[in-house]
Amino acid sequence: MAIWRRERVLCQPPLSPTDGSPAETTLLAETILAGLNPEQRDAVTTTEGPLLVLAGAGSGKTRVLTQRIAYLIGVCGIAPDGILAVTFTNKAAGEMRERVEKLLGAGAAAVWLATFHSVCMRILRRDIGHLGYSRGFAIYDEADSLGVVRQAVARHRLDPKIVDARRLRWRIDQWKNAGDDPAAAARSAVDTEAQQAAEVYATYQRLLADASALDFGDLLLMTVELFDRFPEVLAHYRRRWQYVLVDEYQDTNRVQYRLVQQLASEHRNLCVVGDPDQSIYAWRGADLHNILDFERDHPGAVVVKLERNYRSTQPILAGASGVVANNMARRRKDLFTEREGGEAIRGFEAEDDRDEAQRVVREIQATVRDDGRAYGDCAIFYRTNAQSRIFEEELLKYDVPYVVVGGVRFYDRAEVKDALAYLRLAQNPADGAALRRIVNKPARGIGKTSLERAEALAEQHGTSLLEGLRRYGESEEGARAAPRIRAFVRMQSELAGQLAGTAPARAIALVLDASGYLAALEREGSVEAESRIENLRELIAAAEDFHRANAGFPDERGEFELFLDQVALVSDVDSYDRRDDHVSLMTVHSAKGLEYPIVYLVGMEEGVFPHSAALRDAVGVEEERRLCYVGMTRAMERLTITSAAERLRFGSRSYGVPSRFLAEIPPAVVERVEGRGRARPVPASRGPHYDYSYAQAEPIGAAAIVRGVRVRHPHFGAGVVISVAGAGASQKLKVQFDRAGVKTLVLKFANLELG
DNA sequence: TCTGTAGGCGTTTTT
DNA sequence: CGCCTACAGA
Repeated sequence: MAIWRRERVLCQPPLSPTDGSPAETTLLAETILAGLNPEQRDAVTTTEGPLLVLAGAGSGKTRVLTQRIAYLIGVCGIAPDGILAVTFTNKAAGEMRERVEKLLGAGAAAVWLATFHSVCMRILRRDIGHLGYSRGFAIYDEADSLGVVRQAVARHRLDPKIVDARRLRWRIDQWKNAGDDPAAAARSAVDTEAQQAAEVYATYQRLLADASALDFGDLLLMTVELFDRFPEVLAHYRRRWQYVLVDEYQDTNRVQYRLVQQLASEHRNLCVVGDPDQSIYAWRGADLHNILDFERDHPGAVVVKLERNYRSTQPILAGASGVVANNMARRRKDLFTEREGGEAIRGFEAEDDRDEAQRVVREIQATVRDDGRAYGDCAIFYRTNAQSRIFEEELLKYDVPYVVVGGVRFYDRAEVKDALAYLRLAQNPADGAALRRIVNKPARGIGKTSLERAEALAEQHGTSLLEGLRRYGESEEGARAAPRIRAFVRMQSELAGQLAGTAPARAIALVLDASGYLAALEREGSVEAESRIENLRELIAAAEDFHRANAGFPDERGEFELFLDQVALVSDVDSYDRRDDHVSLMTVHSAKGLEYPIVYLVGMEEGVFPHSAALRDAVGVEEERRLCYVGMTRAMERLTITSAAERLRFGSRSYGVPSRFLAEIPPAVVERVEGRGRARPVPASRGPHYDYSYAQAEPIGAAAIVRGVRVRHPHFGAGVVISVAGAGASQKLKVQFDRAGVKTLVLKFANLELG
């Protein structure tokens, strides 16, 4: 929650941390650059023009970004509000802000340091009027958005049993990530199904507009559109942000790329930091080309490589590098560490998932007891959220403190969403998703039929759902439910009046009381209802926290509107607090950017990790491999990798084969352990620079592929190359497969082996 | 309109 | 296995 505090952009006079005298500036420069290696210094001091920082895992990336911001302000004298730094998570933004403030004091608060989504939201809150939208727009989360897709499907009279709304939503999301509006989607449609999807997309957008709502993708897309269509608006932001920094650039999608281009193409002071090997969000539309083609897109770009790893011991880094070296679509990188020696990576195969969890938990206990480690030093990473349960059970059984990071967000709990929906509806009466959510919570006799009629009326008159409901309540046919509907509508408008200008905590309390929501829960009296009430108390506490953080910073927008904005864009990982002593459980995706002395990477079986859904093509497998790399490189001192011979999936037993990634770890740095025991140390006597590529089949280079060569494809099997076109990794080949026939493949993605 | 239950379905990863 | 949805009965 502390995040909110930092999220505020304060209007303050530009900070001047020095008196401007050369001596003092030099002193400050020295402080900022102290302890940086030469490459890191380059990355910090190359302030003008495009700069690509290729930062390997654990190479001090965050440090470079923060020192760079400090350098721009403290040494170059740039006003803090002239700097825009974009990250992917609020957590990363918060961490960075903390560190900049440590260097420069509170004045650094004026730096725009936020996530893409939050930056866009603020821009749109100010300027979306140009696009004909209300500035009071609602932000729809995934569940709200899914509801709208279902509505759109219904409008097209499509059979919901045949058309999968979830898949459609995903598809629309992909379009948005690629920057395609419904018209573009329709143009690109190759079959009737795609055509139909594009039509639903169009309806979906119309319904969103009717509800005056934006989904996550819209936040980005509409900002880009705004800048495209209104150059004078863009000019304002360009003038404002003379320096643009982007973190985790390898995870940007096409729309984010365009946004960055728009903001930076004039002054060209663009610094992007990333690591292609840690790109793990292609499924969400991230486009590796953004980082791979940076030099081509930005002529004269300076490239700095950070290859010294400060985090992990040599065996861990060697193991992780060995795995990722198997990817073909990859820029070569030679990470090295000075933490020579250290324990070998340990691996064991458990009998089943229960045994796996038990052994991990017992080991953690033993480590804490015998080695003087803290629970907080230990983390368990898994591929899918569903895997957390069995570990939780075992941790509970042995009384080990733990925290699950991610999973169900606090703000995704039903009761919390209900309470917030009342606020949303008060703020934006057009918000149909919010209305649907609470119209009959607590039960007040306004059911499905009433809502259907209301929707029909709304459509017919071109009004909001709430207005449709009001009409229905006053019409004659609504006789049965009419009094109840009228009471609801009256309550809603009274609430809207009362809530304007009210502090969020009070607003929530008011709503819970006036709606009878709290009373209904209290009446229920079950343990579950108790815990719901407890969560609502926590929500009010969070709102109070927000109020305190914002005290003294008046904004033209109501405070609870700002509160809703924050809530819409925080994830669970953001509020995750590491201070308490507990074992951390999370997906490998959530683990990105974190580090732990002791890491357990569990469930390393084919179909689990790599996940079966990713096995369709080589591109999917490569992303899984990068994910594995991310997981392994989180470990500082001890890494244990486990698999289970059989596990319960979907309630039935399935048998697992150890993950292919295990075989890709150089054997010299792994040790299989049976039972508990310390891993043998790996001697540090391998020379100053360990050769991470040894024991590693080099990926097939373009040179190896000529006509007539026999190759093996992971999916199509063995075959022979019959023609080669183009050059480099992007060259295309025709391969005659022994069984699958002739296929045209792109070398870099085809994952071919010789032979 | 509400409540209970049976059946179907699904799990990748998330701002 | 557990969640969510659809449907039947009151």
